[in-house]
Amino acid sequence: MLQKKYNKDAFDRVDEERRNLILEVGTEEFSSKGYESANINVIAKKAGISIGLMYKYFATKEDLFITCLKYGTDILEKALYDIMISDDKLLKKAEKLIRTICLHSKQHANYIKMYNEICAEKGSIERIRVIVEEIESKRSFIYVTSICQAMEKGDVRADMNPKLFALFLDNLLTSLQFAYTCDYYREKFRVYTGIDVNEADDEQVIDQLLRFIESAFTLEK
Amino acid sequence: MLQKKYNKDAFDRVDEERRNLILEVGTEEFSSKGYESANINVIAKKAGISIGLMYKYFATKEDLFITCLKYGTDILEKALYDIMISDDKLLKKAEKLIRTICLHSKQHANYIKMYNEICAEKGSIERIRVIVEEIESKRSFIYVTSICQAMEKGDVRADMNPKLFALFLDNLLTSLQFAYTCDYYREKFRVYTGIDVNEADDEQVIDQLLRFIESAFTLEK
Amino acid sequence: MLQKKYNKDAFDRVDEERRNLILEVGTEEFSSKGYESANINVIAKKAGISIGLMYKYFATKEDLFITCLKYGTDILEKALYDIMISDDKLLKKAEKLIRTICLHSKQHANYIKMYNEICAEKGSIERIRVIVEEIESKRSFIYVTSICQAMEKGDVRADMNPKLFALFLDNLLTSLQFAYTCDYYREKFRVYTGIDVNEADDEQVIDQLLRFIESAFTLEK
Amino acid sequence: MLQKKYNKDAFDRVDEERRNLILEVGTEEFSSKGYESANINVIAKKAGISIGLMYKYFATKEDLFITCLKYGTDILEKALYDIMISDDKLLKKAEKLIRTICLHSKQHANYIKMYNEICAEKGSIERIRVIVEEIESKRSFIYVTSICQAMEKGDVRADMNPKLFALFLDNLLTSLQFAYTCDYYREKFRVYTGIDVNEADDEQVIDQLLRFIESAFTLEK
DNA sequence: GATGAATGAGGTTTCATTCAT
DNA sequence: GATGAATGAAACCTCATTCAT
Repeated sequence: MLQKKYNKDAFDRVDEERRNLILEVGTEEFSSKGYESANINVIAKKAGISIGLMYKYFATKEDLFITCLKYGTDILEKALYDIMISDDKLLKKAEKLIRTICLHSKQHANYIKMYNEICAEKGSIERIRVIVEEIESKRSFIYVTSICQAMEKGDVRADMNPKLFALFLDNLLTSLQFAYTCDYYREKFRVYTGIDVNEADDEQVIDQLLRFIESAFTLEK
Repeated sequence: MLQKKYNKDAFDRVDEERRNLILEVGTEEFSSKGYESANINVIAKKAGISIGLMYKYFATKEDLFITCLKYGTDILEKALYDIMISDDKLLKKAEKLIRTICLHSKQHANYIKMYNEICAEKGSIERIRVIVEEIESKRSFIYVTSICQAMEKGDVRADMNPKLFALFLDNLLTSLQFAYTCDYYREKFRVYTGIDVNEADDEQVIDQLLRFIESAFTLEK
Repeated sequence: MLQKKYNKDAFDRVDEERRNLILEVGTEEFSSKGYESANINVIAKKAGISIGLMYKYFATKEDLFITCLKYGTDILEKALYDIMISDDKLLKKAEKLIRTICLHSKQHANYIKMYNEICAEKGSIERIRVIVEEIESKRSFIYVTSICQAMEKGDVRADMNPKLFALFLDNLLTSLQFAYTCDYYREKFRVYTGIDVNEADDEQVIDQLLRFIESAFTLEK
Repeated sequence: MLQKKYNKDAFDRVDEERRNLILEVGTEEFSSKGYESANINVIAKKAGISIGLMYKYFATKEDLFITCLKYGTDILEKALYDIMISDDKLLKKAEKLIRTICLHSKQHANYIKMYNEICAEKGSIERIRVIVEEIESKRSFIYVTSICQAMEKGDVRADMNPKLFALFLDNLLTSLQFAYTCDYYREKFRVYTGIDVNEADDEQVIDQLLRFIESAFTLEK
């Protein structure tokens, strides 16, 4: 919870417009080229600041990357949070969740791509641990909490481990996000379904995924 | 279907011991460092051959990568195929599938890591399309076929799109593979469940995932 | 006419001393080793700058080469231009031309060698076209214009195609330049004349070439 | 005169078909790529022999190059020789010469390109001296001899140095050869004349060059 | 705070030549 | 005579980071 900061103090003092510009340009570069191939000098130039100033704001390329990643994550996190604290039943929440994710994926494709990038990170385990904590803890918390509440109310099956089911749920949603935004997953979607996800009938995809999840969470006798 | 070759002919003529050594060393390097950071001079040296010879075997770093990736994929593909053509019911197959994947993930962790790496590939769409076709087409085929057969027999729900359900199933299995092998996913597993996947009770994980899938595929009235 | 730039902006901002040094060192390396065998790391080192900075100035080895070439060409071009716009008769101009070229060849031998190098260029036709345009267009223009003026005045024969005669003239002058500077042509000069061009009586060479050209351009009845 | 051999004895024992094939393939590779960029392993493969055998025939890449060059030169040399020993007057010879060169340039473009390549050679002066001797001596001899004979007969001007005039003549002819075959010279021809040499009216070019030469060699009072 | 010139290690790829068979 | 596997030095180019101004 004690979210760390990955930028230097100077970056906090920068006016919002420039701050957002830097993060957006960074996100664009990282998401299109990948972490290793992204060029921090290019990011600085595109953002209209000097490379020297960039290093006044961020200690390393990696810190810039993580800050960009968090910037994008926060937006979705907020939307998910609003859904999960509502009074809806779990399955209603799931539907809203899926719809929100579809929408968000299209609007903020670059953030999803960055998230996809970090999912393949090869670094020190300590560093990864910190990042995962940063990115996943809030989301996992709202999932698990919602499921537990539903269990208590008897809305969903009783024989499940809510943590594992939360993870399975997230895996499905994340994979869907990737299908909407990342090249490999989009092509995989095409291989499985025969159609391009961008030309697919969103409602059908949502409907099917909802049936899948609904049944998985429900156990009728 | 007519799978392309990514190595030069000279590599086919190499004796098996050396061939396997090169692919294993390559897999080790790619899976631990990631594609960009992997160093083919290092791979050549560790495999005990000159860099010049390496380039007699593979035209580019990328070709070496894909050949390593395919080498690992083929092993699992074969195992999955054997399961799916059996006479078992779909849910029995699913169980075997999960168990096989758990086992394979532990035995061939490096190949899973390479697959994870390619899932975040940022390259030309043409190249990605070729790789996805290479890696996913056979697997998707056996999933979809098995599901369709089960539908015809009335073993599973009738209101599903088998292609989408196959994709959802694969997403769950792939995510599990990653949890067993890739740093980010392992840490994510820990954030969600509170335990390290390597110290987790495999049986419980399998059991829970099976319940999730079983219910998703079944629709009792 | 609107001559392209082959260096990056950063090179324009460099102080003149360094700029000239880089071009001179580059010219020396290219003219002595040839384009392919020239080593830009060596050029950078000899010019006292890092290789990284070299690439801040020039995008590629080729751009450095062309910039060096143009640097040398401009000097001679200027001298030729001054001669050709004078009021002298064509044959007087020719004499001045030959003398200037002899002098220039000795003073700027390395640039002639680079020009000789580019004359054997094997590259994409588009690239060659651009370079030829760059190097030859001004020179051809002043030759053709001078010849046409002389024709109008009746100073020279009327039955010639001025463009072709300009080319023939340039071929003779260029060959002479090469004889003064390039190994193959110098040795060829020796094979034909029995003497080394550097030990030859310049006045005799000039005198003979002038007679050759003079007669070629004149048609007495 | 004592022509050196640049191939090993083994190459002399090879049957003619293979010998010619090797030289033709080599010529093609050298003329299209240039000496440095040509790849001797590729030449061997295209000629259908092993690289090992190639080195049984030629000690170095350079020896192969020179052997190819001589192979092509011999053909033209023979044709020129036949012209120059004829009874024709010098100017008639010159016309035949130009026509032969035009024809030869089109039929054996690759050899001209190789000759063009060697004209920009950067090597040890000793080596270049040997090559020049090899290539130029016979040609210069027949030029000079023909001119001297014409002088004795009073067919041409008496105030010329026959050796220098022979060189000037050769320079003009060589430049024409290059215009017909080498990219830089062809583009230069276009810049000077406005037309592509391949679409030019050959007769006009020949006619003009002949007038140029004719006048240069003649001195009417 | 802001600049951007400068660094230089490091990585992929090429290819002439050798030599064991 | 013939093969072709094997070598490894060398070259172009990139880019994260520093630091003097």
